[in-house]
Amino acid sequence: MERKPHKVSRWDDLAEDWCPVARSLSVIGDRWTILIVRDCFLGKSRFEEFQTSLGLTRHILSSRLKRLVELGVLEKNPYSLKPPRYDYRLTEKGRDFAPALVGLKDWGKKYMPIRKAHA
Amino acid sequence: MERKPHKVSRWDDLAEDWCPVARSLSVIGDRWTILIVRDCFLGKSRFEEFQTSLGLTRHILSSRLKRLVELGVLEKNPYSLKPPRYDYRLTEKGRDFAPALVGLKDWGKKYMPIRKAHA
DNA sequence: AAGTATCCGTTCAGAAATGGAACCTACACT
DNA sequence: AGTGTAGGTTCCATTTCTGAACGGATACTT
Repeated sequence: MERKPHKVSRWDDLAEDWCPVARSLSVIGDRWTILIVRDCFLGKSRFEEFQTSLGLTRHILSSRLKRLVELGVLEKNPYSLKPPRYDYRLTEKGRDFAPALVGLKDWGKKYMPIRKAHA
Repeated sequence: MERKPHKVSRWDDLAEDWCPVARSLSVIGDRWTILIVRDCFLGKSRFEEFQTSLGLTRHILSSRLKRLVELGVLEKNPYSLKPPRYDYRLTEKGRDFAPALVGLKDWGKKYMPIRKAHA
């Protein structure tokens, strides 16, 4: 009898956390997801664009996009039917993530200056 | 002579990224790190407090705290010498992370309401 | 002084997530 | 038929995380 496996993953638990920061992280708490959302803000919308921009594996990109769509941060629209092609666009929920992104941007700008990557 | 192993990890690469958001993520881009910082804002400062509050393994907590100290987000201060005890407190760099945290909080509050965790 | 508790970690094996690279589908172009 | 492009999926080795136990150092109790 497979009843719920105790703790599937601490990740999902976060979605129910009392703290709204934790709940946010249950959505965008891994390294790639925020960067995908950032790319969306920068106008990117296609699988290949994200893959090229971020250099993550297609596998992971695929699962992250799927998750973002499920959670209502992005929506997947067909922009071509003949060769089935889709793009991913921010929903309102996604666009409203802007302030958080700006917070991260400002902090990075101030405290994480670019070093000339080694000699 | 193994000079740098090609790609240690895509994580570290982020620290050199042109985008400040990515550079921020190279510091606080994993699920636990932001929560540790949040706990600091909530007044927590000791190993046990973080561990109890977050429920992450001591191993990971230990490595995250070490990393946050190295990166200058937290500082480790002895508050007792006899039994060597330390607490972790936000530096200015850490405190300045507040706006980003607020961004995440607001977003979570608005878009990730708590559901009564199933029956 | 022995026993128990507290705090702060470290070590280890198994589980889960990730990275790299190849493969597949569908269509368009030539 | 062959080549190119977009969007994924599959497979396996490597990395990271979890869970649980173990350890050192001191304090509290008896």
